[in-house]
Formats: sequence, structure tokens, C-alpha cells
Amino acid sequence: MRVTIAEVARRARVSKTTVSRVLNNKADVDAATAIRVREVIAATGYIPSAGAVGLARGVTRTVGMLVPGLTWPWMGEVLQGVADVVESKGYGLLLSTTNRGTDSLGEFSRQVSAKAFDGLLLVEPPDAVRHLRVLHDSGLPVVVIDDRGRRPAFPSVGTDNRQGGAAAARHLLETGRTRLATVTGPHDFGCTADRLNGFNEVVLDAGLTLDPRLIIEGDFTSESGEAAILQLLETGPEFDAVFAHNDLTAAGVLAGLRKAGRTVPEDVAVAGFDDIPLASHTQPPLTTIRQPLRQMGETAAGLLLDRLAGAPAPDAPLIVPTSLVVRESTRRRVSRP
Amino acid sequence: MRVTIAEVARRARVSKTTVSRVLNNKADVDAATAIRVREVIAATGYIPSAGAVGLARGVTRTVGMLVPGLTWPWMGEVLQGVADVVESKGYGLLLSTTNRGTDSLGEFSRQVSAKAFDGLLLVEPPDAVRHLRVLHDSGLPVVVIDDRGRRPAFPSVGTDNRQGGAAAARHLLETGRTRLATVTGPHDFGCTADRLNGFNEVVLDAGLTLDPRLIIEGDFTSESGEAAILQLLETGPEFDAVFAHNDLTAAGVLAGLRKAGRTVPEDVAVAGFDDIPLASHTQPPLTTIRQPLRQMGETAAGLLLDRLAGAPAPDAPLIVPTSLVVRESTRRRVSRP
DNA sequence: CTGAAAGCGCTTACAG
DNA sequence: CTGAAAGCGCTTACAG
Repeated sequence: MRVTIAEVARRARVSKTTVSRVLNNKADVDAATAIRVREVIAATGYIPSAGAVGLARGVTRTVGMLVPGLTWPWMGEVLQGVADVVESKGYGLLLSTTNRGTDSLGEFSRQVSAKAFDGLLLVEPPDAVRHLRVLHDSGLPVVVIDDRGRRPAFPSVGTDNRQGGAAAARHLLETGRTRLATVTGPHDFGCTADRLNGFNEVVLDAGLTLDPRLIIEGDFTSESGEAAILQLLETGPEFDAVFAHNDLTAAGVLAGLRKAGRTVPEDVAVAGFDDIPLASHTQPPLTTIRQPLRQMGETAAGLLLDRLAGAPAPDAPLIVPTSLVVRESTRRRVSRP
Repeated sequence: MRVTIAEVARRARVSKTTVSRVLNNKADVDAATAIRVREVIAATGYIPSAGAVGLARGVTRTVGMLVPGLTWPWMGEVLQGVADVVESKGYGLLLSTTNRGTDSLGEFSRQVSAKAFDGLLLVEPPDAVRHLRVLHDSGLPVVVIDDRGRRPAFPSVGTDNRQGGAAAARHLLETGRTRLATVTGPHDFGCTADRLNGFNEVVLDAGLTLDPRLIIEGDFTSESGEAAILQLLETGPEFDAVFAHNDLTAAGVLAGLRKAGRTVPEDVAVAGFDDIPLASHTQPPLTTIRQPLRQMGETAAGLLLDRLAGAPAPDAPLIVPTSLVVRESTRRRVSRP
């Protein structure tokens, strides 16, 4: 039989009110009384029912998190970052996915409306945006983890895609490459434009230009990377480096180059974006722009918890910086005579 | 302002009892009344408060899931499988990790005791086993997803490690290899023994024997795979195939062989276990024994939900079969004259 | 077929 | 410093 506050009160010969007071560390409880109550609590192993507390207090100490899918290569890191801070603050994490489509969103909306959680963490909502506006406007604190650079209307945390693109260009130029190709992400993603712009800017600064024929749109899959390279090799101008807008694409680029008999990094240098686990295991290991995924998760969760604690929403997206991770795929060529 | 059952009752000119009845599709409600109530519900967008329902009914329609870490390469698939069935049944998924050690476990135990969920899904509890016994004995339905082959005392779902090991051996022998090396998982994991035994059995059946000097213990990291191979190459007898007990280890094996100048699959064939996303992107792509991770998650969640619905606990672990995924790393050698 | 009332396990004014 | 009572938003015997 579960022990309740009434049982504790009975055993400690006080009212439920008093037990509640010591439970919540309110002042104005006689020291001796408090000790007695604490002893009973310890002896019975009493833990307040989360549901009852939530109902009485109007909060759940739970945050919801809605993600498009759990199998994406970078999702684990984000989740871990979120879980770390959420748990350390004593909150629960209620996870939902959108990948059953409308069904999931319906179910999810129910949970929201059922007040199953106090705040909401969102990863890159696919087409749920209008649902979200409603939620947000109805007072539910929302923070989005934005890997697409959409700069949403809600508080969000993202990464510096422009700076990342610039770092990639700088690095490729430093290793002596001059004919730079790019396989981008989908053109309607904000991050694609940002990465491309940062990249382009550095190239221009170096007195070079980006050949438009060397910019191919991909879709963030390795298949698209391989296809892009094969196409480039067949019909495009020569190039000595490829910047892929994510690591999966870069892996496809490596595969394509290998099939075509080009060596990396001797013939062509390849750089990716993300630094997913795969990146260090490709052949050759992949130079990439690291997204601080875990830190993004931590930051987002921290921001949400702050808002639940009453902090105002920040007026601009929180941006965590990328960093360059150099591996074999961009090693400087041995200079030829 | 949130709309409550009282508000719906007032507008529909019935009692809360009646509203509750139509909400829960009980019989014995006048058709016209029911329609009227439903209209009010639709008009107000009323959704019952999950907390209040839970308190009144004594259940939360939420399952907890405790995982050692979210960044493990195969965790995403398992989570996705779990989330799919849990969500499709209208349950919530409350996620916790153990990776803050004792803290997390304490927090988690609180949630359990606070009755924050109806049942519990466990991934390979590190040292939480005795906590678990207590929970389970106290009536909380528990299902463990077992990737270590410990054959726990609770209902569990696992994979057929023995059969997987056998399939690996069979495949390597079929490609003409005869001197088989193995880099195992930690020796105290049940899956290590099972994979090894299945492997060994097939080898014996083929009239060959496993050279004990060609069996090295690893720890499931790529570093351990690379180290094992380098050691074998330096001090061990010759070998023409390696079975690594997981894909990460196999990736290390590939790296070690490459450093030593051995080619795969020409000089040495390599097979892994798991089929994590990495496996198809190594060079050469890795033949591996696929663990049906997502299916394991689905099965475990289904089992738990069945138990919540009153089904008895199965008396034996549920075992989902592995399958062989053939890629380049074990391609048959072109026969030499 | 329907409703008043008690109860789920807490918290929180309010009164003393 | 302490407790009785109302309330959080539901469900469920029970009575009609």
C-alpha cells in the first residue's frame, strides 16, 4: 500500500498541513515537530505523489520535447544535453516524435492541452509551426532547437552557420586549394544559405570567386553527396576541394570520389559539417565543422527552465559557435616539384 | 483560462458525472444528451487534465524509460521503436538517463515512487539491478531491453546472439576463410559468450578449430579493435578473417589493418555486429550481423503495454532474430591460380 | 438515464 | 507555530 501524506500526518501526530510544510521547507515550523515529521517520512519512505502535487499546484515539473525522429545521427547528442540539465533540475522529460505524422501531432497536442507538461522543447518542427504559434500564444513556454536556421518566432538556440561556412572556406584555402566545390543542403533551409554565404565571403576576401557550376544542391543524405560528385566529375569544371553541408553528404562525396578513382586528400580535399560519430570513421577520416549539439541541447533546456522560473524570453536566438575539426580528408598536399 | 469538466457540464446543462460518462464512452447515456455534451466539448476544445484523470484513476498513461546514455550509436533505433508503439497507444514516454550516476538514479527512484508512470522500460541497467528488484517486487511492471545477454530476472527482450555468432562464422567460411580471428566484447557480458559460442560451434561443425591465440577481448570501442589487430599482427599467428563483436570494434579493426598495410577484403575479411549507421560508411563497407534494434524497442514497449493491460509476464525472454547483412568487407577473394 | 457526493493526494489561504 | 477546510479537476460507487 502506498503511503500518503495523511498516513505520515497520522503517524507524526500532526496535520497534513504541517507535513506539507516540512515537505516544502516552509519556515514557521517548530524544530522539534519538523524533526519528528522527517523521521516518519524517512521511516516510511514517503514520496509525495507527483500527480497530486501537480494538480494542487498547477505545475507538473515536466517538460515536453518534440522531435522529428530519434534515429537522426545528431539527435542523440542533443537529447543527452537536454536530459542532463532537465534531470539535474529535477524535471521530467516527456518525449514525443512527429514521425507518425498527423497522428503524432494530434496526440501531442492532446498532451499539451492536457497540461501534461510545463514547457516545451522543439527540434525543428516540420510543418507544425502554426500549431506551435497557438501553443506559444496560449502561454506555454516554448524553446526551439533550430538546426535549419529558420530563425523562428519563438525563443531558440542555433549554431553559427555563417561562421561555420567561413571556417570551412578558410581552412580549405589554407591547405592550398583554390577550386572549391560545394554540395549544399536543401535551398529552402536557412542554414544552407548561411553556410554558403559565410563560405563565399571568405573566398571573395581571398580574391577568388566561387564557380556557380561547382555549387550543387543536395538534401543532406549521403546519396545526394555521391550523386553530386559524380555529376560534377562528369560535366563540371575541375575542382580540388569539396565543402559538403553535412557529414552524411560528405560521406557520399568520399564514396563518389573513390568510385571515380580520385584520391582524398591528394586529388580533392573534403570537409563536412556536424561532426557526427561517423565523421571520424570514414576513410579518410573527415575534416568537419563541429556543431556543439550537446551544448545546444543544454542551452535550450536551460533557457526553457529559466523561463519556467519566470525569466523573460530572450529577444534574439541564442547562438553557440561551431569549431573546426581537422582530420585526414583535408590534409595539405605534399608540394610537387 | 483553461476549460474544465465543470465548465463543460455547466454549458451542457448536465452534471460533471454525465460529462465524464460521455468522455469515457460509457453506455447508459441518452443519445441526445451525449450529442449535446459532445458539441460543447468540441466548441470549447475541452481536453481532460491528464493530472486530474491520473489522480482520480490511479494511473498516468505514461511509461518511464531508463537508459544508460542517449549518445550510444544504437540507442536511437531502440528509442524510436519504443516511441512508435508507446505513442500509438496514447501513452506518454518519460525519459531518464543514468549517466549522472547516483544522482540520476536517485532522481529516477523518486519519479518511480512518485508514481509518475505506470510501467518501466529499462535498457541494460548498469548497477541499478537491486533498485530494480525492489521496484519490480513492489508491483511496477518492468521490461528490460537487454543488449548484454544477462538474461535478467525480469521480463525482457533480447536478440539471438548465439545465432548471430553462428551466422557470422558460416558466412566467413563460405567466403573461403579458414583462419578466423575474433575481437570479443567484455568477457563478463552474456552476449560475448553467446556470440563466441555460436561462432565456435559452426567452426567446429566445419571440421576446423578456433585458435585461442586469435581470440582477443575488446571492450566494444573502436580503439580496442584497432589495438587488438595491431597486437595480433605483431605477435599472433596468421589469420584471414576477423569477427568483431560489434561494429565500432570492427571499424577499429579496419583502421588497424589499414595501418598495417593489409587490404580488406583481399587479405583479411572483417565482419561486425549491430549494423549501426556507421557500418555502411566504413571503407570498405562493413558486413555485419544486424540487430533488429527498432524491433526490439517495439517488442519491449508492446510487452510492457500488454502487461499494463493485464497480460501475464512471459516466462522467458523474448528473442528477436538477427540477420546477416553482407557488404564489401567480406567479399570473396578472386581465386588465385 | 442522471446527479450529488465522496474520494484521489496534495497545497494554500484563513483563522487561531 | 498549527490545523480545518476548501480546492485542484477528474472518476466512481451509490441512490434515484
